[in-house]
Amino acid sequence: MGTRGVDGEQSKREAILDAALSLFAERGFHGTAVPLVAERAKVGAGTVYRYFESKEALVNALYQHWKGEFSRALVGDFPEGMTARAQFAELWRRMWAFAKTHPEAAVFLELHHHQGYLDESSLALESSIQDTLVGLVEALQAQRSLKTCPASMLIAVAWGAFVGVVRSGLEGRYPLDDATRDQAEACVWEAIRS
Amino acid sequence: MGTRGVDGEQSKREAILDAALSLFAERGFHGTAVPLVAERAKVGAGTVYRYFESKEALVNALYQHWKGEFSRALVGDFPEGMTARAQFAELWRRMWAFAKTHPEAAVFLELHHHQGYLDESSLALESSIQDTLVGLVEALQAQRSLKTCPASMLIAVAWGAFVGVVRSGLEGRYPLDDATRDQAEACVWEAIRS
DNA sequence: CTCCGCGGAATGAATATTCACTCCGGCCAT
DNA sequence: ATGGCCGGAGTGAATATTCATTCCGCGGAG
Repeated sequence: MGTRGVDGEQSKREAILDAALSLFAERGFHGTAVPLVAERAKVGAGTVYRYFESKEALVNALYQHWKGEFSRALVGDFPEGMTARAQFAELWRRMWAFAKTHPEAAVFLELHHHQGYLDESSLALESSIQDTLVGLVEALQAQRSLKTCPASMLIAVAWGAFVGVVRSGLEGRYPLDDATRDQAEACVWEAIRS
Repeated sequence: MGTRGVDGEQSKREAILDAALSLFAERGFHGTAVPLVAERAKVGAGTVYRYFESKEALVNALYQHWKGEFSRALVGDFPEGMTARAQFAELWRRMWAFAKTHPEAAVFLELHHHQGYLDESSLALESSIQDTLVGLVEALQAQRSLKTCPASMLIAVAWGAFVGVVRSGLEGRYPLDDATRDQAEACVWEAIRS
């Protein structure tokens, strides 16, 4: 198995994933033709099928890759012994940093309805992230730092607000800078604090 | 020009819009074949094109219809002289009622990325609703009832949280009942109040 | 009152296009 | 040389759109 050109071994697979990310983010799964993905990735249409069994397998690989990245960026190596306030600030900063660094991934993951083509293991990944967050929130509720609503409702409020703020920013209504980030964070903390 | 059968004059047009709403909500625009819309509407495939120039014209008519309905439900005939707190409560109740009454419309309007096929007048409608809300928010900010963030950011926070709460509810994490509605409303008010 | 034939809405099979996916000849690293 | 990765034209299915035909209610002639 030779490495062709200057690229690393898996460069085509990654080129395909990159191309698919930007096209799926922009036009959605059904709105994107496989040959277009191949063209943007600068590979032949057939090559896509060397790396992915089908278009559906491709979108699931993409989804799992970026959900995993996001999950790691969010809760990986999370510092211990902080106040609830500081924990939320840290989570918010991480979410924001992820959206700034990977805006296409953020759009792909959060601004599209994936129901209908996600497979079991994509859904399981989604669930496991949700469970992690519920655990985090319930711990903070136990110490009376957060409102005593259902944990998944607090998550929905905070996460929904985050997505809303980022979406409006991407639509150009305000800059997605640190000032906006901190203002929004302050608002959302008020929403969930006890 | 006779009315055929028991239906009113525009019943086919409405049947097509209804069918398209439920299919687009469920599967998205690109994921829905026109003949499927026709089948669900119980009309011939060609009939769709008697009422709409193209699939794109259909989705724009649908979008404008329901954005208009939503806008009217939200700010139409809005009572005057209420406190900021009461105004927000009223808006929230109206949003909630709309989502409960027309869940498919809510999913279609808010849970799908429409960029790419919306025409100028759909986008203009969207803008005008945003402007109305900005006016409302700025009035409340002028009386120091809301935080002094950019109005569009407060809207994004509240609206995003609303969408998040409804989405999680539709996914079955909690019931979309009045208790949930009021808990979420209380959270989001804290996010935006001064 | 009855019946015929007209107008146009409705139809759905046909068409032209697009798409997901396949396959085989060539080409590069070895 | 040569063996396996690639490319991209090819393939059959699906999709948006069209159009020749059907169908129906009405209005006028008898």
